[in-house]
Amino acid sequence: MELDSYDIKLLGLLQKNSKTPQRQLSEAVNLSASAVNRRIAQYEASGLITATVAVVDPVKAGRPITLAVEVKVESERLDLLDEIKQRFSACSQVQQAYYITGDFDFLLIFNVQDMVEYEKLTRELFFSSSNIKAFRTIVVMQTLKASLAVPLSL
Amino acid sequence: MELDSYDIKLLGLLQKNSKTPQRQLSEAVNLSASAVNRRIAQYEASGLITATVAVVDPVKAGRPITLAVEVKVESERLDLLDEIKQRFSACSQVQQAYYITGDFDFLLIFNVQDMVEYEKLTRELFFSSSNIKAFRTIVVMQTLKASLAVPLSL
DNA sequence: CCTGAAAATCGTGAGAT
DNA sequence: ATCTCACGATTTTCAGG
Repeated sequence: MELDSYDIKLLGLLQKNSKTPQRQLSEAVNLSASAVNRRIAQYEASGLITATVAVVDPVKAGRPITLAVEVKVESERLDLLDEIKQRFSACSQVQQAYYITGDFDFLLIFNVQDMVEYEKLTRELFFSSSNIKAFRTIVVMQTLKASLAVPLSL
Repeated sequence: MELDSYDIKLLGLLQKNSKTPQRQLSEAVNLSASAVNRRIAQYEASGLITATVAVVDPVKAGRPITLAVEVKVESERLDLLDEIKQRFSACSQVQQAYYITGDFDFLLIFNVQDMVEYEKLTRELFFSSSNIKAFRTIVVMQTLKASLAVPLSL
């Protein structure tokens, strides 16, 4: 999967605004509209572009609280780890879940309406499992930047 | 900005796949295509939907390394904080930047090609500023989930 | 692989309920 | 607020280079 300079420009534009008309994209990169169309179709077919989604403002949607949570497990037995990964991934309030190195084993990013909702979640996700040794909640005071954009160049 | 059950369903669908034709959305929520069109236009005009973007697979794009970094500042003077916030936000390798409570002041999520790139970034972002007291790098071994979807219900 | 034009699909706005 | 219908724009396909 080699990316040429057209791909890099197109993916950059699509990561900013995927609603840009292909005709306009074609002007921006000096290609025909159908060439742009073919390339985009291929990004999607190959899984390079995994999805195209609307980004919703959490505050305007009435869910203003973001939390980062570090989680430490008791046992690293593979089957137990998999069960926990599954649980974290399946939780809709978990926006991001990372399996990490260091003192803790997981880093989770939550979006919730209020701390009451978070308190309920901690019970479901952490206390109901005997395999969670500890977790540390970090309150986000301000989100400076939130994107999934992969920086591409050259 | 009150969301009714149509809004919640539509936003849920759009956060999963914004390329879904409005005609198909209209069938899913039992509304006409033009009603769907009008609602979507309003989400965008009001800023509820801030953008619609293509999500790129970092691994397939040749940038497989994700890092979480906790940063502690020396001084919390407002002008110095603002300068740092600006710097973090402007960095294209920083996917997410949170100003947080706790021992550290910032939590950053990086995407890089390799550790060489990250090492360069630490110099530019952390060592070149006299106001960074410490930072701790957490290597992500596995990304279980990565989205910006805001969970909506009721 | 590209271009350019034709064909199919989609988004959009007007008018009516 | 909503729907239907018609128009214009966009996406998609296909022939030819």
